[in-house]
Amino acid sequence: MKYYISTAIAYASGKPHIGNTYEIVLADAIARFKRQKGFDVYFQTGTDEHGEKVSKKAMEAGISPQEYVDNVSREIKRIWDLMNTSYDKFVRTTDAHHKKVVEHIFEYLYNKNDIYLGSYEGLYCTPCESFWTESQLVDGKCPDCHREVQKRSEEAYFFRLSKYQDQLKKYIMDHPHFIEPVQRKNEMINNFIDVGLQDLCVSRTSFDWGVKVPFNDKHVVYVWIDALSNYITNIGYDPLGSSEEFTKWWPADLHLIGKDIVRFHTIYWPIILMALDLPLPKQVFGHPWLLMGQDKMSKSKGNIMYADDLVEMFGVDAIRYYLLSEIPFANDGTITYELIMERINTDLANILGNLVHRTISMVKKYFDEKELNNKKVKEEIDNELIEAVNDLTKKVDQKMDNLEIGLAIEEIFEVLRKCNKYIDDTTPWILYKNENLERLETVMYNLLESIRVCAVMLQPFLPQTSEEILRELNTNYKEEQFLENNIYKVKDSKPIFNRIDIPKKLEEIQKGQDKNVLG
RNA sequence: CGCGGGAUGGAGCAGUUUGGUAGCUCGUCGGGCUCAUAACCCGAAGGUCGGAGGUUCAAAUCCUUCUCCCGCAACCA
Repeated sequence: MKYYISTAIAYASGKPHIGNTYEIVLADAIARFKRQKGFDVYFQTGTDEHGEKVSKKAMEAGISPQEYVDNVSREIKRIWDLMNTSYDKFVRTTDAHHKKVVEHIFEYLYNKNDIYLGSYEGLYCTPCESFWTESQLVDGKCPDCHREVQKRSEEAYFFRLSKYQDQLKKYIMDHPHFIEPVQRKNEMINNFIDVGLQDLCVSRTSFDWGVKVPFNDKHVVYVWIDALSNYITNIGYDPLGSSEEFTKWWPADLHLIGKDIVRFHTIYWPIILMALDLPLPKQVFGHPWLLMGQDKMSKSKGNIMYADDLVEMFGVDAIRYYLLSEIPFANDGTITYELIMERINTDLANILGNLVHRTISMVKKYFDEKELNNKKVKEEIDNELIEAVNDLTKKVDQKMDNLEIGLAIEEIFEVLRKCNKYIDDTTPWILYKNENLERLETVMYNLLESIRVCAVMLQPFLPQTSEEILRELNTNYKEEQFLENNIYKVKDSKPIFNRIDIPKKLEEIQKGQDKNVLG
């Protein structure tokens, strides 16, 4: 079974903040999970590098657009790698092959008469060199410089969205899970499809950083066809003849995107695919946003967090954990330094890290280097733990099927909590004092084996931590069930996550930020 | 009346579809334990579920209305 998952390609106009980075981590967790389940996974991400904003930024920086996007793309890739994400391919819209296929697609749609030459009419602000829509105006004036705008028209190519409108609506209605979460679907149908789609402007003459329209080099292909088609150009699609690879992977199983670009992925993109006679992706999930306290992160508000800073402060898996576990499925989530540290302390240091450490320490202390077997001196209380461990796969699978990653992780931590309770209930130190060694060995075995299963289950979410725990347990078994006949010979244990002194750390962060502002 | 989502103990959230003693995690307070990272386990306090009105034997949950917050409102990636 194949599984094709993609993130949106990140716009290469600047460094992505933690909110942008959230998406690649989500996708990575899903991709790793699917691989663990035995799927043949293809996970694609990358950068969208054309457009006016990029060429302006490059000009400001005094370098060529290509140089500019090379730098930004490298930086984005560095951050994706820092987050330990397991993408199979990092694509760029400036790749020669991508550009060539975009030309083919544009020409194919033009020859099919789905694209035609018309004129774009809009409200233009001459000093700002930009078009605005009626609704973007502030008091009828340019929202940037507050000057008068003029009606102006510009030659442009248009794509006949309206032609496919009914076909698209039918598809969306017939496939209830095509657009998730469901609120997003309602927005699209009520706001766009039912009011009637306008034809889409798919070329520009006002800038030239992009793919040239092959039969009219006054025009560059505008973002829609250029960026969205990355999902097929990079797996071997070509209207003039696709590769075998393409038929293997397409249609995508999941496009994971931000909720702000749902429209592009559930209206424009499906219609482009219909025009190309290609099947539609199975699902488009518009994930929520991370809010910094109550506010949207933005440069102008100065409330941006960057993934690389956070990883340096807290470690990759701590940040992955926060993003994956704490952000709700459908609604926007909150991120603050305090909340991150609270999660690290209570979940990672106390419940997980301390459990592993106290368990292994006891084994070392009570049995030293001896090989540990399951003596099977069972008591009623053991069954509860073992059942919880054995039910875990099923529960996690259920949550993951709905992409409820946070709830899946919660299930694992529920079992880790049970392990902590099991220690209190069985009081190994008393068994040791009473020289009840057979029972003690059984208890310790149950704990080690339960921790092993949890560590295996954590792999998609906290890959590094998972590996570290398995190394401490000194085991290679990857079964997701409680094994009765495993053997343990544990190594030394070091705490995996250290508790953070929150007030102290907050002060440090504050100092660092002040320094940055001054510097 | 543009469309949609949200408002639940100090914080972050679940519960609303299929009305019936308000739940989870954190924090706070008290107790227990000592293997462990002031950790782990148990218990308690704390909410008239944004406001008002209605339906009902019974509403966080259904209806009406109001207030506040957020996303979208089409070419901005």
